[in-house]
Amino acid sequence: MRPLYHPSLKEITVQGILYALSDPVRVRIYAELAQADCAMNCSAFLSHGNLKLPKSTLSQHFKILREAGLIRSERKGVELKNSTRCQELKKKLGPMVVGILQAYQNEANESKR
Amino acid sequence: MRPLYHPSLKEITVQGILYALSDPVRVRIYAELAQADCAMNCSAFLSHGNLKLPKSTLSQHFKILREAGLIRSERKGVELKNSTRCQELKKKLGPMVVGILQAYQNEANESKR
DNA sequence: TCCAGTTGTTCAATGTTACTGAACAATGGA
DNA sequence: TCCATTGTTCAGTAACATTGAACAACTGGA
Repeated sequence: MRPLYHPSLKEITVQGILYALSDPVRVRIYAELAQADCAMNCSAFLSHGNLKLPKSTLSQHFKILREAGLIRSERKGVELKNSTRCQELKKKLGPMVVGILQAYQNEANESKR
Repeated sequence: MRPLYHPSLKEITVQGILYALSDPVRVRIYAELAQADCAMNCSAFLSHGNLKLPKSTLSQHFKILREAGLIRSERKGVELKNSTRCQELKKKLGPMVVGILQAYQNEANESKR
């Protein structure tokens, strides 16, 4: 199996991040990872909420998030533990990513009321 | 000719904004509009920088930016005057859009050095 | 050690979306 | 009125995303 590619900070681009977050499924995954207090498997999203996607699709989405530099994935046995690279990105990109997350969460809260 | 549709603040979504900015051409247009001190025509981007796109393509990109709520377009005679809705968006979405613009401009400056 | 179960990836076929040239609409000035 | 200019629409094509099926990698138990 191919090794997991993670771009270095220098290789991460604003454009790449925006593209990765342009898909509803991916922002949602990213937002959940950002809120979680520990790393999460890909399969945690398999039958999660109203998200019902085949695992091949999920695998692609995780790959795109990873290769954009948004998340870090580590193999632990047969599973993949995913977590955000929020701290690193803050250094490189400033408040952009946090701003997106806040706006996204805020919108989700608004719609609940 | 169909009237220009501009979403109200309530209709604007984080997802819509992210999608609109996920294309390199569109972020670039948006960033230039944000820096400009007056409204700009669509055709200002026709043979601008290393951007060489047919006008039908540009027209689509402006439509997507407009219908996501990022820009406002007003017909002035035969031309379209485009400007950002940055102030409005700040109220609704907080620092997200400004954060994106800053990261984008910052990256452009870094690469010049 | 072998097997079954679990997790994630790859691939190719199909479905969806974007790009573009050509024709068109709308406006203004000569 | 006629022409030049600006932007839009449309339909054909190209590029990209989704997905089921087959596969790979690892684990634990018999």
